[in-house]
Parts: sequence; C-alpha cells; structure tokens
Amino acid sequence: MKSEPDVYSIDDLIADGRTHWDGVRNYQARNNMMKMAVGDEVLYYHSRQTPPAVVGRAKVVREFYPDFTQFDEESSYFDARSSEENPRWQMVDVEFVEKFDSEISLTEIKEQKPLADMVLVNNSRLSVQPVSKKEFDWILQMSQSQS
DNA sequence: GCCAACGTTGGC
DNA sequence: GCCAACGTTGGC
Repeated sequence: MKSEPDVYSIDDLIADGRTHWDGVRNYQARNNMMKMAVGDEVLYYHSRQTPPAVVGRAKVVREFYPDFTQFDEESSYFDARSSEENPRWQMVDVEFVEKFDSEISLTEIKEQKPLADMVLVNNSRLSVQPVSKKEFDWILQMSQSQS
C-alpha cells in the first residue's frame, strides 16, 4: 500500500496504531483491497519522496467496508455518483506492525532480479497492489540484512 | 516542478 | 464502443 508521507506517513500510523485506508478512488486499487482478508500482511510504501521506498509493514485488521468519505460533501474524496445504498468505494483497516530500520528504496528493489515482476516495478501508478509471498519475504529479508 | 504513463469521461 | 481530451499519479 502506498502513501504520500506528507499526507499519511508510517509515523502517523505508529501514532494512530491503526487506521482506515480511505480515499482510494481507482477501481483496480479498490478491487485489490476487496481481496484482502484480516491478517494479511502489507508492505508500507512512501511515494513522492526521494527516493521512494518501502518503509515498513502493516497488517489488515478489518476487511473492506464502504469508505465514508465518498458521502461527505466537505471531503475532497466526495463522489456524487455514489450512494449509501450503492457505494462505489471501499476501504480496509490496517494496523502498524514494523518500521524498517533502513528504508528499502525503489532503486534497490529494481536492482533485485527476483523482484523484476513486482507490480511496483512495472505499474508505478497503482496505489494498492498485490505482492507475492516470495516478493514480500524477499523485501523483508532485505530490510533485515541492512539493519 | 516537469512530464510520461495511465485512467476516466463523454461526444459521436 | 471507439477514442480524443482531460485529469491524476508519481518517478525523476
């Protein structure tokens, strides 16, 4: 899961303990969230920083339910085409697990041959994307060997 | 801050 | 249902 650190960083997640992942307004990203189950592990990625990087881990603690910001006219995430009866957008709740001692930059990830097929490497625009177990474990390993 | 890549919208 | 125009994301 990607977040712009200016908007909601992993330190914000540490402070909150857990949070609802509101504001996803892309169908592919939404569909990926709808596949998540309680207990699923999440890599936490900071986009739009230099360099962009995986900065830690979280886990899913509540499966998808309607994103309330879509009904809030005050919110920038408001969607007039959505209704409570027929919501377009969903969110999940995630809980903080770990902040890596050293960030795993996108540059380093791109250097790893076993990670060549990661969605992160091939479709940089998707904000919620699937990670295979192999990829997940590989990145976790990288974070442990760097610290 | 720029701009390529991608997603969405809407006219036809 | 195609595709041009537009808006957004995110790496650089």
